[in-house]
Amino acid sequence: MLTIGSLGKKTGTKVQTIRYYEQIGLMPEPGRTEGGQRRYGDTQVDRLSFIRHSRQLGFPLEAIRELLDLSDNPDRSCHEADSIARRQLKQVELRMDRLKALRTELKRMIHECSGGNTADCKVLEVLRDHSECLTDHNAIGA
Amino acid sequence: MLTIGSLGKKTGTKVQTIRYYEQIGLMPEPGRTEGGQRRYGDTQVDRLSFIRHSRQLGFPLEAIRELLDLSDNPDRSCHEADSIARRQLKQVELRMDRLKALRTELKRMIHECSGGNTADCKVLEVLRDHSECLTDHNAIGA
DNA sequence: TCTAAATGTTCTAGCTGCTAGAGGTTCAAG
DNA sequence: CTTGAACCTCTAGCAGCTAGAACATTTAGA
Repeated sequence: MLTIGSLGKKTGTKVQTIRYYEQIGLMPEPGRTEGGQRRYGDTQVDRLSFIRHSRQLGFPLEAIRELLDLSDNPDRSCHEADSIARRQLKQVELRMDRLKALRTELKRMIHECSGGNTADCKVLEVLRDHSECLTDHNAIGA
Repeated sequence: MLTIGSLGKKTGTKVQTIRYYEQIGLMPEPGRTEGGQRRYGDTQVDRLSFIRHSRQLGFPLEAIRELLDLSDNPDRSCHEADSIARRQLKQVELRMDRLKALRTELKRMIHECSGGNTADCKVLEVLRDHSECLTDHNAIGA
C-alpha cells in the first residue's frame, strides 16, 4: 500500500492534485490508516495514471470522467470513447489553426519593427490598428 | 460620449469585461454622469481596442499593461515592445509544438481503434498505457 | 409629464485545474 | 522516546473573465 506521496511520485502528480481529484470524485476515496492517512493500492495507481496520461493529451477533466466510466464498463461500445477522442482532436486542430495565425502576425510585426522609439514602433502600431493585420487571428478562448 | 454598452459593442467587448479591466487598472476610471453611469470618449475607445487586439494575439494582461505603458511614452525605446512581442511569439511556438505532438498521438489512437467494445478499445488502451505512445506529448501547462 | 423598457450600477460567486499556505497530526527511523 | 518528514483539513489564490441578484438611471413613446 502506498502513501499519497509515493503515489504522487509514481504517477508524476502533486499530492494536492491527487486530493483535488478525490474531492471532485475523479479518484475514489481510498482506505485510511488508523491515524487517518490515505493508503493506495494498484487499482488506484492505474486509475491515476490513466487520468494523468489523459491530461497530458489535453483531455478536460469532464471528458476524462466519461472515459474512466467507459473503461470501467468493458462491455459497452467503443464508439463513445472514439467520439470523445475525435472531439479532442478537433479541439487541438482548432487551437493549432488559431496559433498558426497568431504566429504569422507576430512574426510580421516583429520583422517590420525597425527599432527606433515607441512613437513609430511597428509592434505598437499593429496593436493599435487591427486593420493592419493580414490574418484572422483570435486567441481569445483558445 | 459613449455608454459602457456602446463602447462594448464598438470594441467587441462584454460590459462586464470592461468593468473588470477598470477594476484591475488596465482601463482608467472614466467620467460619470450625475446618476453615476460611466461615459467614455475616443481615447478610451482606442485604449480598449488596443487591449482587445492584444488579447486576440494572445498577450497576457500583464504584458498588455507593459505595452500600454510603452505606448503612453512615445519617447521610450521600441526595444521593450519588441522583446515582449518576441516572448509572446516564443510562447505561441512552444504551444504549437505541444499541440502538434498531441495531434499525432490522438490521430494514431483514433485510427487504430477498430470499434468493438471498450474491453479492447485502442483509445482506452493507449490512455491506460503511456508506453504505447510514440511522441513526447504534454499538454499540461500548455 | 408619466411610464415602461432598456440599460446602467455594485457586489458576490463561479468557471478550469490546479497550487500554496496555515496550523496541526501521524508515522517511521534511530 | 524523540525527532523530522510526511501527512491531515481548510481556506484562499492564480488567469481572465462570466453570470446573477437586487437595485438605479436613462431614454423614448404616449
